[in-house]
Amino acid sequence: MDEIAKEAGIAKGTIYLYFRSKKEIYKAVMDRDMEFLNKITLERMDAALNLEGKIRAFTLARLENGEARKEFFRIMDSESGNFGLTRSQYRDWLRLPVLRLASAIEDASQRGEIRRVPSEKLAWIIADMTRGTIQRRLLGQNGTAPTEDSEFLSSFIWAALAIKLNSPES
Amino acid sequence: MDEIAKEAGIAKGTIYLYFRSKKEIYKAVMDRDMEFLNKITLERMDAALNLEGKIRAFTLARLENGEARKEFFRIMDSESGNFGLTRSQYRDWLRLPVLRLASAIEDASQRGEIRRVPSEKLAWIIADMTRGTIQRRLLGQNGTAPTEDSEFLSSFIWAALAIKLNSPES
DNA sequence: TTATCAACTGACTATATAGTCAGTTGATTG
DNA sequence: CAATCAACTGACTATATAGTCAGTTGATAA
Repeated sequence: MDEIAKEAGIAKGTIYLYFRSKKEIYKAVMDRDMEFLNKITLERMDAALNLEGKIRAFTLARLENGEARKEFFRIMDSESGNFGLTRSQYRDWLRLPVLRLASAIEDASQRGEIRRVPSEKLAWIIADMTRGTIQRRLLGQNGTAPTEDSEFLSSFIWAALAIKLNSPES
Repeated sequence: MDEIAKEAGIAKGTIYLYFRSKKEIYKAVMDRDMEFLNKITLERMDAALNLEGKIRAFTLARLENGEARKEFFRIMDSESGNFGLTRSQYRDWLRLPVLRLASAIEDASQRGEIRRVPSEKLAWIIADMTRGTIQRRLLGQNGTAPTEDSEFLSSFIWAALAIKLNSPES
C-alpha cells in the first residue's frame, strides 16, 4: 500500500477514501483488465466470418494482450494467492469468451462444417492452450510473433476438427 | 509453521533442526511430489507401444494424479506465490516429461506415422490442455472419470495429427 | 474575516507469523 | 552417581505491513 500511494503521488490514507481494502484494489484492477480483454476478444471474434477465423481471433487477441501487459500477467501468475484471487475467479472471467467460442463451434458442428465434437469442452481446452502459450512467451526470450503462435494453435485445432473424409484403405 | 509443528506433533523449533526455512519445506514437498508424478508419467509412457498410447499415458497419469492429490494442487494453484514458487519453476519440473513426449512425437513424425509437426511446441500444448482439464476437474463437481477426459484429449490430439489423405474435391 | 467542510495526510496501531535461543529432557557412558 | 550431549521445546523477538484517525489544508460561503 505504501508503494501504491507513492506511485500514485498521494498519502496512504487517501487510498482508503477510494478503496475499502487492498483486495478491493486488486479486484478493481483485475476487473478492468479482464473486461477490456474480453471486450476485444469478443469484438474480434464477431468480426470473423467463420469458425476458423473465430478461433484465430480468440487466440490472437489473447496472445497480443498477454504481450502488451506482461507485468500484469506475471503478477497474476505468481502472486494471485497474495490477494485472495482463486483460480476459480479467473475461470469465471474466462467463461464469457469461452462460451462464445463454444457456440461458434456448436454452430459449425451443426452445419456440418466440422466433425461432431463436445463444443464446450473443446472451447475450454482451446483456452488452456492459449494461456499456456502466453505463459511460455512471457518466460523465455521468445523470438516468435504472437501471430505465429496463434497460427500454430489455430491450424492445429482446425486440423483436429476437419471432417474425416472417406479414405483409401490403409 | 505453528500449524505444521502441531500437525507433526513436534515443537516449532524442532522444525528448524531439519529445515532452514519455510520455503525449504515447500520446496521439499514440491520436489517429492513432482518427482513422483514425473516418475509414474514416464513409466506409463514407456510402457505404451505407440505414440497414441504414449499421449494417452501422459494425460491419464497426470489426470489421475491430480485426482489423488487434490489438496496439493489446490495449494499449488492458489498459494504458490506465498512460498516463492514461480511459474517458471513449475515449468522446469514439467520439462522432463514434456520433452519425452516431444521425442515420441518427433519419432512418429519421422517414421511418417503422423503428419509433420513442431514436436516440442505440440508437446507443451498437450501439457497445457492436461493441466487445464485437471484444474477444471478440481473446481466443479465433475462427474466424469479421468479416463474419460484423457480419452477426449487423446482422441482430439490424435485427430489433429492424422495424415491428411488425398481427398475428393470438396 | 471567520466558519465550514471535503479532501487529504502520514505517524501510528494492530496483528500476524517466521525465525530464535536459553533452557529441558532423557539416554548413554565412565 | 555425575557428566555429557544430541534432540527437542515453546515463550519470545523481530519484522513487515494493512489499516486508522487526529490533525492539516485550501477552497467556498456567509
